[in-house]
Formats: sequence, C-alpha cells, structure tokens
Amino acid sequence: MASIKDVAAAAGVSVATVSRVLNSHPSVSPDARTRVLAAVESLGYRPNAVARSLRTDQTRTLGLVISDVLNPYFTELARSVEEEARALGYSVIIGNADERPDLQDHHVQNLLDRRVDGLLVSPTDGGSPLMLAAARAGTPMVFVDRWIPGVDVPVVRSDGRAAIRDLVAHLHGLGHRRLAIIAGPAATTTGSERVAAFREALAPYDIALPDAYIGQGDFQADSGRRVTEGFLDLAEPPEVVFAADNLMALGALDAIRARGLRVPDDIALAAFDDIPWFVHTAPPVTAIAQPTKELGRAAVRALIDRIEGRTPESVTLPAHLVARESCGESPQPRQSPQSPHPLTSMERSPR
Amino acid sequence: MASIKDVAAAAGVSVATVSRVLNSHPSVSPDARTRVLAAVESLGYRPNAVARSLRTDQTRTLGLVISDVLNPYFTELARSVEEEARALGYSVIIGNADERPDLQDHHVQNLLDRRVDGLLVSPTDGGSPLMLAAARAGTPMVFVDRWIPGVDVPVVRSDGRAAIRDLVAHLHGLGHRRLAIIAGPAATTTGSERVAAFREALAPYDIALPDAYIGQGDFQADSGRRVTEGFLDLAEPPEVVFAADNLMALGALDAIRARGLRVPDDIALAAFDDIPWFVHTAPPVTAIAQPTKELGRAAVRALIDRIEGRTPESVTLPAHLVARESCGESPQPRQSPQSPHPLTSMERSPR
DNA sequence: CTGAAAGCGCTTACAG
DNA sequence: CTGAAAGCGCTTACAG
Repeated sequence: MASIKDVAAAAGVSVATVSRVLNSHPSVSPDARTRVLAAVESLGYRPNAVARSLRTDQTRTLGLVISDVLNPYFTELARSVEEEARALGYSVIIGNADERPDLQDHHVQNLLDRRVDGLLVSPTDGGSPLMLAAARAGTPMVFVDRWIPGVDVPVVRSDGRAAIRDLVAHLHGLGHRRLAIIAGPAATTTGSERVAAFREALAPYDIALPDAYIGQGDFQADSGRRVTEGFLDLAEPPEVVFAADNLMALGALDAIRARGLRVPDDIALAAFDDIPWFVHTAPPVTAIAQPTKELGRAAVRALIDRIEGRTPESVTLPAHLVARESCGESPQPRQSPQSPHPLTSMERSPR
Repeated sequence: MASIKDVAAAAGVSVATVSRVLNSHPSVSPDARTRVLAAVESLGYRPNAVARSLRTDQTRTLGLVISDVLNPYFTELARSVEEEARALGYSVIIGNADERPDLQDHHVQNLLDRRVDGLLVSPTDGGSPLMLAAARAGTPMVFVDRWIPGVDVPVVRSDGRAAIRDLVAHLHGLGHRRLAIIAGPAATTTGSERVAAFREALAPYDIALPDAYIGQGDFQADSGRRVTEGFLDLAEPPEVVFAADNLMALGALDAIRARGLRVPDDIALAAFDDIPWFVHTAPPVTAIAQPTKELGRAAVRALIDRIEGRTPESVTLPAHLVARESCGESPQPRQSPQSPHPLTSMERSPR
C-alpha cells in the first residue's frame, strides 16, 4: 500500500508538502499541489488513518455502547447516531452489551484503548468502576436513554412519565384494575423509573402495585416470557401486563400464545417502545413511542459539543402514548401505517 | 493518559522491557515483570491500540458492511459476527449501507483507511469499482449473504432454492395459482436469485411468472408498500405475494391493511427471512428461515482464515420453510414460540 | 535477560 | 512556499 513517501517521491516534493496538500493547508504552490494530486491519483494513495490518529491524537471516531442490538429501539438509535455523526465528520464504532455489564465493560475498554474521541453509552447497570473512572478522567462522554445517577455526564433521554400517566388513564378507562408490569433491571434508570412512574400513575385511581404484579425482567425476550408465565400462574392474574420494553413484550406474547390465551380478551398488553411490527400483531399493540431519531441526533450533538470544548446540556424529550387494540376495544381510528412513529415536539431541560 | 514511557520510568526499566511483559515475551526476569505489572496497575496504564496498530501493521479489527441495520436479519447477522470475532480475538466495526451503493462505498473506504485486517461485506449492488479494486489488491475479504459474481472472494450464504420450492408446493397445495413476488434489486444476487428460484419452482406446475407479477423493490419497507399497492391495483391481482425479505413483507402488510384487506382471505403473504415477530402478526407469516447465526460464525471464520494465511472455502447453508397461516388454512401444528428459528444441519460446498 | 535504536506513517513547528 | 527534523506510542531485531 502506497505511503506518503511514495507520493512525495512520485511528485518530486517532500512529505511535508504532500501532507499540506492533503490537509488543504493554504501555503502550497499551485504547481506543487497539482503534482501531488496527480501522484495521489496515479498511486491510488489513501492516507493511513491509524498513523494520522497517532500523530494528531484524535480519531474522529465516536464509540457507542448500546444495551442490546437485537432491540429495534437501539438499532434505530444506532442508525440515527451514525447518520448524525457522519454528517458532522465522525465515524462511529458500536459495541453491543447484550444487557451484560461485563460485555459492556469489555466494549468500553476496547473503545477507550482505540482512543475514540468520545463515548455514547446507555449503561446496562448502575455504574461500572471503569466507566466512572473514564468519566472522572475527563473522557468526553454522554449517556443516552439510560444513565448513571451521580456521574457528571450529560444525559439525552426521553421522559416517559407523562405517557405512562396517559397509558394508565387509558387502561383505567377500559375498566382494568389489576395492572402488572414487567420491569427492567432495577440497576438501570429505565428499569426503575418506569416502575416508579407506573406506580405513581396508579395512585390517583387508588390502585396499588403489589409485589406480585412487579415482574423482574432484564429487557430481553426470555425474561418477558418467564415473568408473564409467573403472572398467569397467579391465583389472581393481572388483567393487563405492561412490558417495560418491546422485547419483553415479545416474550409476553410468546407466553400468552403458548397457553392458548388471547390478547386482550384473556389478558391485555402494553409496551414501552413502539416498533413498526406493533401495527401488525394480533392484536396491534398499544405502546409508548420515543422520539428515537431525535434522541440519537441530540446525543451526537451533545457529545461532539463536549469533544470540541463546548459545554453541552442534558436533553429530555417527551414520549407519547400510541393506543391500539391490545388493551381492549379499539379506542381510536386505526393508525395510518405511513406514520407509526409520529414525532412530537422537542423539549429541552437544563442539566 | 499514561504512556509506556511512564510505566518504564515507574518500574525502573526500559520501554522495551515493558513492551515485553505486556506481550508476554518469555525473556523477562520475574523481578522486572513484577515491577512492570505493579507500575501498570498503579498508573492504570493501557497500551495505545493506535500506536500498536501502526507499528505491527494489524488492527485486529474486522470491518462488516451490511446492507441495512434496520433489517432484523442483518442485525442478527451482525450480532453473530461480533460474537464469533470476539471469541477469536478480533473487534468488529459495522458500516450500514442502508441499501445505498454510495453509502456502502463510503464505509468500505472508511474501513480500508482505518486499516481493518479484513472486510466482511454483503454488497448492495453488482460491484463498486472500489470493492473490486480492494479485492484485487489482496485485501482479505469475504462476502456474506449477497455476493458479486466474478470476484474471487469466498462467499458465505444461504441457499433458498429448495425452500422456495417447498414454499411454492405449499402455495400450490393451498390452491393458489396467481403468485407474485416483490423482488430485491436485480443488481444484488439475493435480488435476482430469489426471483429466478421462484420462477423455476413455478414451472413444474405450469404457472408462469408474468412481468406484472414481479414487483421491483429495494429490500426496504417503503418499496414493499409501493409494490403491493401496484399489485392490488391490477385488474387481476395476485392471490399470493412473496416478499423477498422481511422489511418488504412489513411494507406489504402496511399496504394491505391500509386498504382494509385481510391476509390470507383477500391476499396471501409469504416472506424470505424469518423473524420473531412473524409468529405474532395477524396472521402469523409463512417465511423462509436462514441459519443466520451460523452464517455469521462461518463468515468470520472464513475471513480470519484468509487473514491468517489459510485458504477458506465458500460456505452454503440451506434455508428452510416455516409454514404458518398467512397463505391459507393452518397447515401444521402451531409453532412452539421457544424455537422460532430452528437451525438446520450445516452443509458445505467447495468454492 | 536487557536496553538503545530504528521505524511504522503521519503532522507540524521551525528555519529558510 | 518548502523541506529537514522531531515526535506521536508502540514493537522488535540487534548487540551485549
């Protein structure tokens, strides 16, 4: 593979001059520029990004550690992140934690070793020492979706509280009184917050959330399956199951179907995170939609602000309820399939 | 951030010795090793992967260029690739082409500039000059899922021919005679092969595949929507639509639902690529399942073989039909939700 | 077993 | 405008 030396030799200039034309440094004679460009062309030369990174101490790369690639929500987030990063001149390397703290740490370490310019992470737990150390050491970092309390890092996320209130009102209006939740890990913010918000939303209706109706999941499908089976085995099973993410909702559907039961007649189902397939399930699933694309964009902008020395603020965008048929009688006209994910307006809150 | 020099100073040895203990070189005295390890520990030192890569001319990184991250098939493939690569000591950087040749080239170039040790690609078109040049220049490369004819690069893919024959038999058995296909881009192998296999499978039944029943899609949801609308507008619409991937099947469902029609009564639907949601759609979708995990694993092994100087063979694994209810009366007992993706035995064919 | 030195491919003050 | 030189953080023959 041709190096800068080869180009310099072919163009009859020094490597310094080659480097200057490659970096559009102004002081290069038109003649030299022309000859360098010709040499670059004929040799098919491409600067070695590894060498450049070593020298400039920047990789123009962002690390993104997501909780689970198989979760369409994170997949959409990752796509949005890459898109925005590319537009701003950065590449992104994705690490999939698969909801495992050890795998998360593996990727954080790997990304740090590769000297990414900054880290976007949606933590799978309450805070690995490694990540805390990185944050303290000044590694540019931004949390997306989930965050770690007490760490001074901007957070870009969606607030589901209002949407969960809307969901509970919807459920109550349909006559449901025994409501259960499949929670994510308590060590994650989204895991504990969604339970808290659910409980708070139930209070005005004088509905309690007994322990038996809080199933401990891990945001993956298997746990949704397992927890739902437990609910169905109860002497008094819940009338509604609210899955704290779409994969656990998938697991719940599996469990319900395996027993030969039907949604919503035998048991109703709602989920956090809306995905295109929810329009086509039997029945269509009532879900809380996040402005995923916007979250990805905002997270990248915040991280790059941080990298480039500015001071980003945290961003919180609202989520909203999309009522379909999985909790009872069709409550609204059929959703247009063209816009299963209507974006809401954006809200910013100071960090 | 501490460098190897800091460690050497702290341990009272030369950087060469530090490097040796870091790379477990045998000739280091126990004493030196102990002191170096202590210094590494206390400084929280981590070798700079960028510098190491520059020096050793290897990054221990694989590039994976997939056609579309939003497609669960590719997402599952990517996960399997990363898993296997990690097990073999490699990292992977994913580039999402979003079915766009220009984006694909952007990522290939980016990955090459970063000096990945090898490239795994599922090409979105018939062959970008860039990729052909890279292959010719000797960049270790392996095609997954889709490939480019005439390029001497191993291919790891699934052969859907037999499964498509099974599908057609299934459809014919249910009484369907007017069969249409939503094809992928003709410039992709999976785009053209699936049409060819479908046509061949129809021949024994004396069923033709008229142009009006071949809709040109691009493997993304919108195109499935558009093509299906076209089919439904026909004077004689097809009785069955076979979508060449799961996203176009999603689009087809959108279009069918938007017209207030029902599957399979008004029109039947089948798809290439099985995904967990197909079990829960209304009705469950008959699909052709690929051994996705195995494909990812085999692709990584082939690429690493190539990188490490061995000579990998192409691998072709069989796909298989999973008949559900979207083409007519339930043809078999309900699938167990525990195993929506049963793996078939593995077949290897010489390259 | 150990260290001094060269060198990977770049960029960038510095001097001219 | 241009080039020689230093240096980024490593690894690895080479000599001892």
